Amino acid sequence: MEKKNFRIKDIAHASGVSVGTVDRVLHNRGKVSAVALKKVMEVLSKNEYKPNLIARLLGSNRSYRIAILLPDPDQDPYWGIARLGMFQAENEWQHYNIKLVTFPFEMLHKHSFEKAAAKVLESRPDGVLIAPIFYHETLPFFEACHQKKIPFVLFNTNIKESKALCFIGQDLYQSGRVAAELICMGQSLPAKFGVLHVDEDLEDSVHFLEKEKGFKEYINETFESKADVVSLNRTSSSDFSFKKKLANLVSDPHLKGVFVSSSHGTTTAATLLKNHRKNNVRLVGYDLLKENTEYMKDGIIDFLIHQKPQQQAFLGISCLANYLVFKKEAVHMNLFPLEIVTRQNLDSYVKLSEQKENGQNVTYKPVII
Amino acid sequence: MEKKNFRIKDIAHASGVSVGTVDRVLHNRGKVSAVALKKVMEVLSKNEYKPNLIARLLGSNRSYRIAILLPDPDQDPYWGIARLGMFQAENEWQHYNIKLVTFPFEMLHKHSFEKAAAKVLESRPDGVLIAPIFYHETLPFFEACHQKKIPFVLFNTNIKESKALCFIGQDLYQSGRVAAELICMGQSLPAKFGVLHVDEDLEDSVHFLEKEKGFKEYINETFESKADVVSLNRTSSSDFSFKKKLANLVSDPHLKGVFVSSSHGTTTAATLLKNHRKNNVRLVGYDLLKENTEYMKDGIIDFLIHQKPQQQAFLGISCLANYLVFKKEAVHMNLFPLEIVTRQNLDSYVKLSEQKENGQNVTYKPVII
DNA sequence: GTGAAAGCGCTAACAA
DNA sequence: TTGTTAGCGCTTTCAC
Repeated sequence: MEKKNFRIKDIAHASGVSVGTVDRVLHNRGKVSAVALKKVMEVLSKNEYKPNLIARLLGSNRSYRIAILLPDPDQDPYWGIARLGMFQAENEWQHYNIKLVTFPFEMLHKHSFEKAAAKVLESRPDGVLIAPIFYHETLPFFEACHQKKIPFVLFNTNIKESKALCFIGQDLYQSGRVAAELICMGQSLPAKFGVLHVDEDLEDSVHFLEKEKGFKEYINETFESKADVVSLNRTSSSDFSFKKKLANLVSDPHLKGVFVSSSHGTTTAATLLKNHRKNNVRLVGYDLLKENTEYMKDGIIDFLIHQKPQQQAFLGISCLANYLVFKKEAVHMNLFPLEIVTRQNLDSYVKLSEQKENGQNVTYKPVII
Repeated sequence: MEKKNFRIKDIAHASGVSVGTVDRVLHNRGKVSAVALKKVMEVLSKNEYKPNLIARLLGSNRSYRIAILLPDPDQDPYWGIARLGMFQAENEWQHYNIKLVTFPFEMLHKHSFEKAAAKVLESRPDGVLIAPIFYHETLPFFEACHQKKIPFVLFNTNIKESKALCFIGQDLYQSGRVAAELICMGQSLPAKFGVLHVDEDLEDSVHFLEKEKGFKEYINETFESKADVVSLNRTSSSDFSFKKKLANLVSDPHLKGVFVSSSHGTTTAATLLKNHRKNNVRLVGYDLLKENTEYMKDGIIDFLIHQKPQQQAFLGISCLANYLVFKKEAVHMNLFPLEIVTRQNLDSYVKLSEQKENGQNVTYKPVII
């Protein structure tokens, strides 16, 4: 019953060649005569051979370096959380000799990105995790990676023509629709809604505009274009015209809800709106930043869409690691579900992440949920 | 820089003993003289030793059998989905020599459970995954496991005094509160709500009653006990008194929402209510069964709380496997987040699970999200 | 009690 | 182009 696994040695024996030759065939490392090849292939076609990856790993005693090309985590808590996930992944993969090297760049400066990207190439990594937030500046980097045969995983922003190993993120358009659905539920005309972008570089980032598009389209479908949707964009914390427009929006008696397009923006908006809350004005934003969960408990924020930066980053590293260590191709589009957090399920999310932070749930062999 | 890892061989060398002795110390397999012990301990305290788990695995060429003691998947789709997750886990862990042996029992028959449990013990497994839905009948089984030092993981129903390796499930009380929150959102008095239990053995299962409790308490808090909540319990598909009560409930003009406490019950309820839907009556149920997602798209079901049976089962196996293979203790309470599925985020969930089913996302080394 | 040595299955260097 | 062999780090058996 407990059929012993079919090993390389068995293949060699069955086909009358040596393990060396079998190995060469299995990995087409060349230097195999046609006749030997044929014999081995024949045996291979008759018996199912599953390589023992554990042994493979131990035998080829090599290690891998993954370069991390993401925005500086000090400039935005979102990236800080993502970084947590990466290091967690590094920890999980430590026995497989995976090492991370980080190359942070400044979120709003293309030049800083280009410098970091150049350094990444210079370091000749075995793989790259990258958030390609600057479209034009990223293309030559991808080109270089292809030439050097360095696999890379896209994070957060998808660039389809990049031919990346995979993309990890969410459907942003749909994310906006979810926000709209939550804001509209049980509401009726006349209605006005606001979309807030806080300190984003909208020029360069389709990210936030995609969300807005989904948001608006859902609202128009639901209220047959009879609801008013205004979009406000704060360019800096001293943006005076924004303040005026926001005050204007908040004072509108028909205002039913406000949607903020980023996680840190959600915190800012909640702070600004704290004193203006009216009963039926809903605030929908992103992510379980500490401040956001507190504002939710205080009743300021009604819904948070969870982007799971930590888990996304974890998966990003894992995709690369699986590819490098096990030659395992990843799913090309890895879209995370759009998880909805409310006051009543908030705890079930927060407690979970606390467990993770305590390292209690750190497995030697990580697990997909 | 690339400091080579500190190996058993190094410890042996540094402390002037053989690798055999070091191994005996590390695993206290006894038969070590005080003086040898001291020397090794000294070296160990000065250098951090991280065993190479990969090598360990290859060296000790052993395999593990995990017994699965869950309800027959043919009797309830929930358990069918759970089974999927288990086999997925088995696949992921195949290189670590983990084998699953299933012992299904009938959901409504204690005796069937007892027979299956006896068979499990007889098979002398290395670990057990169990859904202890019959409280009294399970206790002696736990006792036996302790005596035989067989670790077990609780699934779905928690029994605190069992001293299990871990419990995997959700906070049921809070689950009911989430359902109530969703049903109440934007609603106003006068209001009536229904709780439906379909074909459950309420006698034996705190499971469904916990959900109902959370549901009722939230509603009473929200409407200051001025809303009416009725609980209906169908005992069989031919339960006539249930049909009458349900017709009664549905015809009530103040009915604002109905909550169903199980996944298959949600399907049944949706079928029954299909023709009775009124605009502001919300239907909240459980899980992404095919039928449920279709009823959601059709507008019959408004919210589904995702219990993630597949992922829970996957994690259950992984907890055991990690414990057996890596001696890694699990988090004792592994409560899954209470995920809310709506029409707008449904696709982001369904697409994901399709990827998984296609096996595209099957990693050699599974990953926690 | 202890150490030496033979695996585990695969890789990779080297000699033929 | 091939076969042989010495690892990878740990476990486990078996003499001493």
